[in-house]
Amino acid sequence: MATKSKDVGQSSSATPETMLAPQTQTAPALVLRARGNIHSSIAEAIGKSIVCGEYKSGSILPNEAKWAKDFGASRSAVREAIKILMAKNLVVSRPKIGSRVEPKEHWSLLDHDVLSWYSRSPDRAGFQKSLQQFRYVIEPEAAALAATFHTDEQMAEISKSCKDMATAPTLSERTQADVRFHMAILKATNNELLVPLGATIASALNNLFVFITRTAHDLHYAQDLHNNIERAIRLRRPAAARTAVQKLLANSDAVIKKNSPAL
Amino acid sequence: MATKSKDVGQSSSATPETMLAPQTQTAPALVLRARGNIHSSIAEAIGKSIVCGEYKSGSILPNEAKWAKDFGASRSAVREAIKILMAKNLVVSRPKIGSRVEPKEHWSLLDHDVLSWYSRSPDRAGFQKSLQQFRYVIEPEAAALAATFHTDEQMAEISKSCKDMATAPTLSERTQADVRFHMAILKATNNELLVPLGATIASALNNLFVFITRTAHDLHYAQDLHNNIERAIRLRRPAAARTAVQKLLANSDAVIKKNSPAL
DNA sequence: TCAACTTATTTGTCTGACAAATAGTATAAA
DNA sequence: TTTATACTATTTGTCAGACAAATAAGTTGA
Repeated sequence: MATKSKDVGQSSSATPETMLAPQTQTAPALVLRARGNIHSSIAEAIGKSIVCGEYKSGSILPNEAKWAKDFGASRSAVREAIKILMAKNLVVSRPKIGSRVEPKEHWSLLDHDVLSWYSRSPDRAGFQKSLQQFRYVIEPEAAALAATFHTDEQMAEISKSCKDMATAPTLSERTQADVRFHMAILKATNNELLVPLGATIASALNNLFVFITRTAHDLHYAQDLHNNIERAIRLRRPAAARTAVQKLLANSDAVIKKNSPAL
Repeated sequence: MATKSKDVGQSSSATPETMLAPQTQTAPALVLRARGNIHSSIAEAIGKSIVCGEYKSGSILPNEAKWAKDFGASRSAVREAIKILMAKNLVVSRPKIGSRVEPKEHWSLLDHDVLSWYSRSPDRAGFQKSLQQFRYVIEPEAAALAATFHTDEQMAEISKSCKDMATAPTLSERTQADVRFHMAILKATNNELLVPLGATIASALNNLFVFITRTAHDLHYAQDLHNNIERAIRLRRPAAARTAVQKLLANSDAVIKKNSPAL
């Protein structure tokens, strides 16, 4: 009884690579990312195709049975996937109707998954613009709050990530420290509603870094701007912190414009 | 064959009110809100108990079979409910471990459902404070953006809801117009990432109105403040719009403090 | 013309089974 | 005694098939 391995009935599932024999007639039409659970993969696949505009708002998705056939999965797996999409307000389901794509303004765009799917959307440029504008709304005021409310521990994290930026040996490490810096400021606001926006800001930054190649001079100047923010927060000067962040953002804009004038 | 009504096997489900006969031994320990689907109700029940701190971050929830027994539902229903909670980053599930409650900073607090559950949490006061602070971050800058980018149609909606506030016959209708006014401003930013924050702001406002009883004098002054915002946006004066919103928020703070000095 | 009924389709729910992952325990080896 | 290995038990993950409930659309009757 070492290995039970009944191995019957369960259809032997996918074995994604070695799909040599087309079995009966159920050759999966859509292939899933092997990583993770099946329902997660299905949710990602459907979610991406929705936010990328493959299914228009208000239109009806294929029914669960169709998805199940296409993915070579069970209806249960598809249903759990769709429940995930419902939770993120991408679709609503009703009996006899099916699952309808919600209007874009209902989507939980600030959700980490939705945002990452959306960032692969056709209109990357517009998305990037919205993200940068979003930073202008959030970050200056967040820095001001951080200057007022930060704890010693939170300040230490801000200072450390700022110093890590300056001393990072590789560009990749510098980038990571940069993200940590901005997240640390958000956390230092001690406002539980602002912290979740960190995921959005982080996404914005990561998208940014893809676009940008900086010169040594750029990097040095950007570091100065970061140092100014760190100092203003440390000295508990909200107005100065706000202004310093605005300067950094303006610099980001300038660098973006220089690197991709199309925007 | 008019009505099939096999009526066997399916356990005849809940019949929530008239649960007279304890059947066999499966008397549901937890009663669900009758409204809506079973999985939604379960998600709400579990979600609420998580955000209200009944299950601490990092702890393991009862397993699916236990929930199913407690709710008198099937494991499928429980699983779909938990998928919803996973999508909102309240829990993560792994085989053999179970579903673990995520740390609070992972929660999608800006999600409409999570926010509404959370607003019933024990620390209402702190939550209210965070919300009001959040408005200080978002709304002034949003108004400035709206002043710059609004379309005629969007401006019409802002003006209409502002006028509706002034002429509303009942307090309830005034409140609704008030919410519409702030949502309209967010929409008029034409920033797709700011619009989802509307749900959060709306929740803040609704929580606010519960706390507050206004005098006629208060209402009149508040109306003036709203009119100022409307005018600044209409005349495309971003700085004036920003300042006008800040004044309104300061007034909100004052009224809150007057009505419940405990805060 | 319009209302009531019927039908077909789709999601919602239940049941029961097996697969996969893995923490904890027991066992064997060094 | 300590460490590595194998086993076991538990829990989520997935599958299959059935029936319930809701309802859009078509059909019939007044």
